Amino acid sequence: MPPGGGLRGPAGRILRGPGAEGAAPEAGGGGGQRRAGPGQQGEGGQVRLSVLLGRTLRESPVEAELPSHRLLLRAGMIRRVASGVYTYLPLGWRVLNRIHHILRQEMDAIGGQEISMPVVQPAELWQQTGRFDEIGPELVRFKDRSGREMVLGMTHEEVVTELARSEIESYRQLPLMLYQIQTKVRDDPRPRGGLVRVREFWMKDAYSFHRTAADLEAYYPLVYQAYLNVFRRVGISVVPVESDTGMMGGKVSHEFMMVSEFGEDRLAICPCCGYAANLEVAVRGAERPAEGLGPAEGQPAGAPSEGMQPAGLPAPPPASTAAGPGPAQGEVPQPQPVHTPGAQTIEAVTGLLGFSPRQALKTLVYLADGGLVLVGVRGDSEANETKLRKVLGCRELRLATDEEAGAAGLCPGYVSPVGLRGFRVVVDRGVAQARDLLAGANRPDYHLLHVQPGRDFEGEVADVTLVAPGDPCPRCGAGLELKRGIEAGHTFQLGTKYSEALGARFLDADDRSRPLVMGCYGIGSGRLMACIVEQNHDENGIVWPASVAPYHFHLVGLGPDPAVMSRAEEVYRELSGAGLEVVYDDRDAAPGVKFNDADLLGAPWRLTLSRRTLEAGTVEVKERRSGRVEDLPQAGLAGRLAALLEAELARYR
RNA sequence: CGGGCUGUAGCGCAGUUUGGUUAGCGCGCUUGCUUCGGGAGCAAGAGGUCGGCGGUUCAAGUCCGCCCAGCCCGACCA
Repeated sequence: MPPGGGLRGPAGRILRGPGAEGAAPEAGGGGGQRRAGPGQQGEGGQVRLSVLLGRTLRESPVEAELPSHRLLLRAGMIRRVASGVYTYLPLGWRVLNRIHHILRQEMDAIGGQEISMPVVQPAELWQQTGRFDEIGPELVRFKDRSGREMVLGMTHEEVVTELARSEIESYRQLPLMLYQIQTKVRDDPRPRGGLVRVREFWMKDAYSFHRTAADLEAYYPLVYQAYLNVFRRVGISVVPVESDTGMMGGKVSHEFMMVSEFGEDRLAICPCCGYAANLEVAVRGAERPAEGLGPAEGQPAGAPSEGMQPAGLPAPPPASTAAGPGPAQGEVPQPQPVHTPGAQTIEAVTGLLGFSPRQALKTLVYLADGGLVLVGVRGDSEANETKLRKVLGCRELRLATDEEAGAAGLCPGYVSPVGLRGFRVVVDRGVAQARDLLAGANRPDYHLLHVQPGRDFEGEVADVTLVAPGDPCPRCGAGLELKRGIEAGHTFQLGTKYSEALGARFLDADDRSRPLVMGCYGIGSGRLMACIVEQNHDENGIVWPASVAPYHFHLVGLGPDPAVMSRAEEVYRELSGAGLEVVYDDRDAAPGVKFNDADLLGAPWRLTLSRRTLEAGTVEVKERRSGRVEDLPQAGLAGRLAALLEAELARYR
């Protein structure tokens, strides 16, 4: 833009350059370059709604289901470009930058140094760590013009470790914390939920390097706390949970989950002691001995109801079983076949015989990397495939079809490990500890009574059960609750997986070369923006926490009265000149339209100028979150608002 | 990748079952006038390869085939 010149706006309006109004140019807030806003929170700046790109929508597009998705679209903060690919419009981009600003502050506070690594990376690095082959089509691969294999970074362990390999030589350089904020690409099979799950996304990722595992463990809580700080400062509450390490590898890992009915992850949470874990890794506490697999309460196994007992059924379990199991209860009788025609499910067979599902052995037939595996869990439980995958050490895992099981000589619906040879068998801990079970007989229409794990079959014992609501907490024994959550952040103690694979070693004080011990830590900032909206909205729109609001004040001039509008104009310049961030609705629109848009856009305060306030020499100030309204004198307004803002921002520091 | 659903104007939808003039409605958009404290009124307008390709037919938004895209559930996945 030529100095002092003008740029013709969309409505034929002349957009004046810097200096014409306040310190920053219009409509851009300084292009995101200014860092000296109030409270050092962002870029400062101001904008007229009449020129702002990003029309508000009265109706939301059908594809939007989540409140955050709907509101971000309706407010003109984001627009979809392709499935799981979004453009951030000016308001959304400002919010994202606010989030990034907070992330930078918190990362800097724990010694982080910001860098920027490329999205385009040589496949060679990924081949060296093995992830090029391990990871499926989610990793975008392509060849450059000379035929060299490349990938698009879905995360940056390889690149950062390569950097560490070349830059870190001595233990004197440790510990080191590096972080970056940029986009990642994952060709997700199923993007959804607007910004919650996308294929190209903004992320703050950080990597720490240490001399020893103990050093990493000592540093880890700092990051953990920094993460809690971030979530508090952007205005959402999260629960840290123990989690699976997935494709990252490593040992210790925590996810920071925002509880939400729209969450994709399931969590086990103890309401008493605070135990919280992703269902993928959640464990249930030990059963009290009295809770062995005895008869169901109020339904003695020895006395199935008359109507349910098929003709010709062998004698029901003897009284010794019904009396209640336990080590001191004597011998479990030898297995005894029982005719159970058509009863191919736990529900059917236990119903038929009058047992509780808890008394049955559920044997699942899995296909693990092509080989059949029998997995025994309690009849009232589900298998946890994440745990199972780990126990088996396999990559691909799925239930075998009836055809596949049948082809291997198994009898679908009546399978159990009893009397079978040549199959790998995994038995859940809960089953191994049980006694006197009902199990499949491995022939059609028959089950076995009095099956005793350890005596009648054997297998690798491991925890492979999916925790269910009400299961005992592993720490305190109280009943666990199940909730859904959106993963807002994830921290890992990686160890030496990447440094060893890439030869990132340092010379220790004892003159020996050792691999760097690493941690990695991510927060999806775009997803975080969605999370903030999920937890901060009402039926009228977004309610931005002041710490991340695109603008702090939403000024409405109720036209068309020229006196009111020129007063509004005056206030706009005054506040802008004072360095306050204000979006000014200068459009020629009905009051209802302006108010509704103000609610939708979600600035913490709405300022209204009208005939009434004109006569009184005041400005109406409405707090978005509470709806509280107050008239402030126009004289000294900027100072009062600055104080209001400062007090509010203090809550997020 | 499996199951279900949907593609008609920027957004939300009707029309497709039973083929038949020039494809409609609401919101939004443009122009003018009026209105002005919670999504205003009147008038005049602009805007469409009916997702794409092929087929059937005198005639296809409508029937048939193939393909593409999007959403939901599952699988997978930070």
